Amino acid sequence: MIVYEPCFDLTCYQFSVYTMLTPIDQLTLEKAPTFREAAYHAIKQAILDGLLEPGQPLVEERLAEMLQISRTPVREALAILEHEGLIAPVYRRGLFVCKLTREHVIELFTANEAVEPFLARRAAHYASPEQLAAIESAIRDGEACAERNDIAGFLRAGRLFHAGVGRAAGNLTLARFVERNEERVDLFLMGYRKAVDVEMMRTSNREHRAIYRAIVQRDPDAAARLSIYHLQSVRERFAALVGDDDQDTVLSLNEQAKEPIA
Amino acid sequence: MIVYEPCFDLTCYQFSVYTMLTPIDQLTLEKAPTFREAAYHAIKQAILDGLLEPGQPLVEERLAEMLQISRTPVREALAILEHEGLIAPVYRRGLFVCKLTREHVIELFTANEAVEPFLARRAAHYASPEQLAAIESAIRDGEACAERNDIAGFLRAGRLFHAGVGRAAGNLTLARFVERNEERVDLFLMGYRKAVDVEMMRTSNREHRAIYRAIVQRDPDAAARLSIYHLQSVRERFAALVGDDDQDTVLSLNEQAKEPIA
DNA sequence: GAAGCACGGTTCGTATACAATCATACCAGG
DNA sequence: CCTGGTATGATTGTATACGAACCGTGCTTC
Repeated sequence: MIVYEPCFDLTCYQFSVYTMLTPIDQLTLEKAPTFREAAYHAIKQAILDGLLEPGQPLVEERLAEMLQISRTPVREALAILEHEGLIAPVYRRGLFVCKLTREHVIELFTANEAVEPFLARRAAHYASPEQLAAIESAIRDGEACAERNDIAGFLRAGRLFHAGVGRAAGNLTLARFVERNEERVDLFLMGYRKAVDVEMMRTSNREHRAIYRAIVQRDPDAAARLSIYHLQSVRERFAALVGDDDQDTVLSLNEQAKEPIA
Repeated sequence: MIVYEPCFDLTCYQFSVYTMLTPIDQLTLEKAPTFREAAYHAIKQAILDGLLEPGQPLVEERLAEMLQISRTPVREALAILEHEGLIAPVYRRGLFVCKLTREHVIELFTANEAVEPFLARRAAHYASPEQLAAIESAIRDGEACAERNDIAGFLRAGRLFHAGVGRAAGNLTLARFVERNEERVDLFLMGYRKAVDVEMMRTSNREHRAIYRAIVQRDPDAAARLSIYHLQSVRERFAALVGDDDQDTVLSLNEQAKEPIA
């Protein structure tokens, strides 16, 4: 039995959106109170929490009745999740939670390595007190989850940490890119959640905290350096988890470490 | 009670799609022949070709009757375009083509600057002959469009060029990220298409060709360097086009109300 | 003349209905 | 027992229907 509480509080939305038609990046906080949005978040969360496992089929009508809505908004939510690469369609046969391969994850790592040090550096420049608080809150959350061996919670906190750094860097385009990549990596990692031990999570949390300290101390170089270190460390843990046969690290992180132009 | 028979034996199916539910990135070539896909591409193209201008409302029923289909697949296509940041919703009032601001474009530039040199470098390493041919074809297309002053075609060729380099770099995640950013930049630039002159396009094409030459000559350093130079050059042209003064383009919805659809 | 209000038309958000297609089970034949 | 065909149920892809919200217009009222 899947728990899926259809309890969406759709009442508390205010719109101040009329004045300018900004792209979606800027509207994420005040989304429209549609069933589509609710379904999108509910299904995504179910996937990332491991309730829906890779390879599992997503039957529209089941999802609809779980969420107590009709198929129409569910389909629209699924279309977006498909576009994000969390679920994959097979024509006339349905949608399935993506089974990412090791190669996909390595590609995602590479993508993040191209971006995250840059974001960490900028976060050290620009982070506001509220953003710092959000980042630290995510770290604490991750630490708590690690201690009670809550893998899904730990991964979620990690996403929040990286999202916090990204938002603090002041480039929503890049931040959201990293967030989506993290989601897909975590989708993969959830398949290995039985093999994750507490020490792995603790190590990751320590690295997060180190990055956070550098950001708090307004030390961009240290933040970028620690971010690179963290990414290398993540790769090593990934190899230990998945097996490192033919683990070709094609890219040199050093190339990426340089600060992109502006 | 959720049934969800997850255990459909994936191994016994001969369809390659079944065996591995890869993310959408890898399936772009064999997309499902749905009306949704058709609508998605048609509407996107209409936006990027300037048929639907920024700020213009997108009435679902009009689009549906234009495409000779019902509203359902149109809505799903629009949901994706919204997620990509090309169109923006106003709750209960409809969707509008995004009016990006100068700041948005600068953010997109920054994002691309973090990624494109990396892709150019990798393309110089890994590009296959077919990929090289695709890149050169895009360049030639862009040159032809420039000479006949076809701005939309020129921008489209530019997107194809950058997409070609991205694909050749062998990281679809990053490549698609850049492609989507380019689309949004071009959406903005189409608003200034009257101010684009042939010389600007020629310059851009020359820079594209320089990057291409470096890739062909398998010179990663030169490719990355020329990519950085190109991005700086694009920024300068952008400043010349848009103006350095801070003309904030906040618009009210009333100003938005142009003629619906095209 | 300006402000407020009612009303109708338009469009969205959602639900439901229908048809095409796929999977599975069953049956017949070898 | 195995193979192949067919029927039936399930699920998708698409179309249509319907209620609710919003905008504009015209009237009323001050």
